[in-house]
Amino acid sequence: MTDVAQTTPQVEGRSARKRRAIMEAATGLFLRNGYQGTSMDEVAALAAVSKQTVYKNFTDKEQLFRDIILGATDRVGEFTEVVAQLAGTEDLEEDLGELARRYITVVIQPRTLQLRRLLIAEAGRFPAVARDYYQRAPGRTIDAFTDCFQKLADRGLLRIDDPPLAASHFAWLILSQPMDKAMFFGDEQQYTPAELQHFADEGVRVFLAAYRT
Amino acid sequence: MTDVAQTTPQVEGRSARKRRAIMEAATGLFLRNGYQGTSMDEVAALAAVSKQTVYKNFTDKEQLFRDIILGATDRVGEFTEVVAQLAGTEDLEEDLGELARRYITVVIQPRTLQLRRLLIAEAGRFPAVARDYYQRAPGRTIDAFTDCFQKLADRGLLRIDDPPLAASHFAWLILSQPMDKAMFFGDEQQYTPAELQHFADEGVRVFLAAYRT
DNA sequence: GTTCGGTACTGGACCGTACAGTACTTGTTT
DNA sequence: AAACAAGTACTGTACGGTCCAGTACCGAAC
Repeated sequence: MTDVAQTTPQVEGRSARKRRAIMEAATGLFLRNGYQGTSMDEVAALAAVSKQTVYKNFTDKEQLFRDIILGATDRVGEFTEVVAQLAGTEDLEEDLGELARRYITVVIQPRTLQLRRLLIAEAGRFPAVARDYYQRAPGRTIDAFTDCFQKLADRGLLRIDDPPLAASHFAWLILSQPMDKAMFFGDEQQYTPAELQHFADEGVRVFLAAYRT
Repeated sequence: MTDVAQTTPQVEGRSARKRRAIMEAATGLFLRNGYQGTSMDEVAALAAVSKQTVYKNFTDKEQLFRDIILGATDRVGEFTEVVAQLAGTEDLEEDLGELARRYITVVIQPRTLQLRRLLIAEAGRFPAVARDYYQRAPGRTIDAFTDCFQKLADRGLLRIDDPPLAASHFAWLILSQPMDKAMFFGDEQQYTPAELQHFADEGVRVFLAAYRT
């Protein structure tokens, strides 16, 4: 139990522990209540920390917000790696379907949806943060699709004139209905896995009908 | 000039005039700065009206917000009528393309985008308003597509298993990239008419590749 | 067309509350 | 001992909503 190299070090100094508690508390509050709807007193209370400690770690509310948002895009890379692997597929239809199912599963998670709503809501107040978030999360995913489809086109498996647009088409063929609704309705999980799979499958079907050679 | 029946009566009482000024001012402010970002003092000032007058016309800030949002979906019917007409088309590809170009033109307008962002932002605070808005605007449009495609399928021009999903596919094939970006970036009009047409045309191409008989 | 009364509107003071951020004093950890 | 954190009181400000004293508007009566 005295390992040194841990991804999440258990030997975490008091300060670091407090800092993490603050970030976790603030993340939850921001996601649920938005920027203006979250007070620093709430953050301190939920983190079980004094307000001073909050301000010792983060100069002000804006910086806390920025740090949290840009820290919330960590796991995007996991998905884009999976996308990249698709370029070498031996069974396009099958693997594209598998990818689509993964995609919608990730994107439809309450966390992801809340983040998206939060950024859209605050795009006016924090244009730079919204832009950065877009580039790191949805944008990066679209870019991964773009690269992948370009390679599949080079292999002769797809016929694509405008790769970025094809990537957007793929993404939105899958997300279309659930994402649109999720933006306006709460995050009560309103879709069963079977429904999500249906969205994924139909999206892939349409995509291949238009883009397969 | 003494006509009685006018759609917009030029003889508009003082009260009605003030009320309209308040709604216009508040609309602009809410769209630009959001609900929390707009103060009643600002509304009164921009409307060139006293705060009392605001509160005489609207019981409180929430009701003002609700009235504005639900009043902003007036012109949706104009578009859905156009959609309905498509059901009797003699040249599907041409008319669908025309419809798609109209669709993206309307949806990409700054007003529409701001409204969408505002509702998404406030979905947590005003779930009922967000739901109503969705049903009146994007939802109603999708429904119009659904009905139309169903009829086209009955005529043997399309092959559709899941009409509502096909409607979502159509909508998002067209909007995909510009809408996604518009949600996160400001409303600096970032697309030329030519680009919008490209989105419309490509969306229609993909749609027909997958759904035409 | 002048007078009159009711209603709407103005302008600004005002109340209570909430919140970002600071100051300071008293523990607590290492 | 020295840095860190708790707790809490405090400052300044912004905002929603109300109140009130006075003014402009408008339609009816004369």
